Amino acid sequence: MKLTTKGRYAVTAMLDLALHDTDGPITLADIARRQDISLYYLEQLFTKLRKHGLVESSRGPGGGYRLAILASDITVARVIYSVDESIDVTRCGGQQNCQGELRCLTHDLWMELNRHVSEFLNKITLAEIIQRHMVRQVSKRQELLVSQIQLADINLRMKSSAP
Amino acid sequence: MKLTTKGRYAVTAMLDLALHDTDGPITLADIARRQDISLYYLEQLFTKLRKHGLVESSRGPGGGYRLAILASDITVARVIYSVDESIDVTRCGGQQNCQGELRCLTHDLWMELNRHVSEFLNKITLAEIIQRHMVRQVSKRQELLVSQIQLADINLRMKSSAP
DNA sequence: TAATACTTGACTAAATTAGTCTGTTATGTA
DNA sequence: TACATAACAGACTAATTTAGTCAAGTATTA
Ligand code: FES
Ligand code: FES
Repeated sequence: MKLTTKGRYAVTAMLDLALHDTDGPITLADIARRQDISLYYLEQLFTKLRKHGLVESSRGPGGGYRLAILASDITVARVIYSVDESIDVTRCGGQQNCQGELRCLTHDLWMELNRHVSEFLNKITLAEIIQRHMVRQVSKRQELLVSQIQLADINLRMKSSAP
Repeated sequence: MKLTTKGRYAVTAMLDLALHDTDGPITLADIARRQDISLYYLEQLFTKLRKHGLVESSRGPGGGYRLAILASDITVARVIYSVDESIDVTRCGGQQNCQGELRCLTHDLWMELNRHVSEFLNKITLAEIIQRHMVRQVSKRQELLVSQIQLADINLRMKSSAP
């Protein structure tokens, strides 16, 4: 399985979006702040997520992204797949051609592992994660943190613009 | 999970060794031929496998590697771990410090996936793979192929050394 | 002694990944 | 209309990782 930062960021960002979906369109800048991901990098990811129909966008002031479908219909596997990551662990990508044109000794083993992983990632949705895990607590903390930073930021500006 | 060629080669090579273990010490050159892996690369891997007690070596002519423990005691996870690959899919490596010093939104999700993968890889042993899968057929084919190549090789030498 | 085969550790090239940057287009608000 | 906002597009770079190579050794057997 090729689970890299890209795929993990995508899932993280989608979870953030799902958590704040009721607040109207969410800007990437917000997600970047809360989840500590580069804005530029998020832009790349969301282009792909949009093209795969997971989110929809609106431009201009007040714009941002929203989920295009229900959080309960978005599986983690789908998110990862949308940003071009594969959850395949075989070397051959299912082609059975590791060795010349033939399958290697371990092909069946990795295929079986594939089944296990896929079963898990295809089943679990954003909605479930939000319910099941301690995500809410983490999210709460992030919001607090961000507003503290914003406050500190304002203080800083007031100081620097003072005398 | 960081499952790269290194880990896959290690498992492939160990399976090859397990399959031929009754034939006395097996040279890396043999494994390299059969599994189409660079000899130099195998040397790196087997140094690690030896240090982790999975294989034992004997030098000199007639030397080679043998399994140090029963094939039924060698899990795939252990092989992968021995060559420094981790089967951890979290970004933090279990440290819960993705975000500053705190856990990110997805930590629990990846931990749960870890459990699934580990459960599978810690349970399955080389002995089981050999029994369960079609490995025997593949192995048979490889032996045939190698002996054909060796025959071709001999023919070639006879021709070139002839007139 | 000569050939074999493991041992050690440094080195390199290629590929991938993560991240950055420049500029453009659309849209709401003053 | 002007302006600020925020998505959109795509090229570019730096850093890291991976895969693979190599040279020089040591131990063992025939
Ligand atoms: S993993 Fe599919 S042939 Fe090797
Ligand atoms: S994956 Fe563990 S804190 Fe992010």
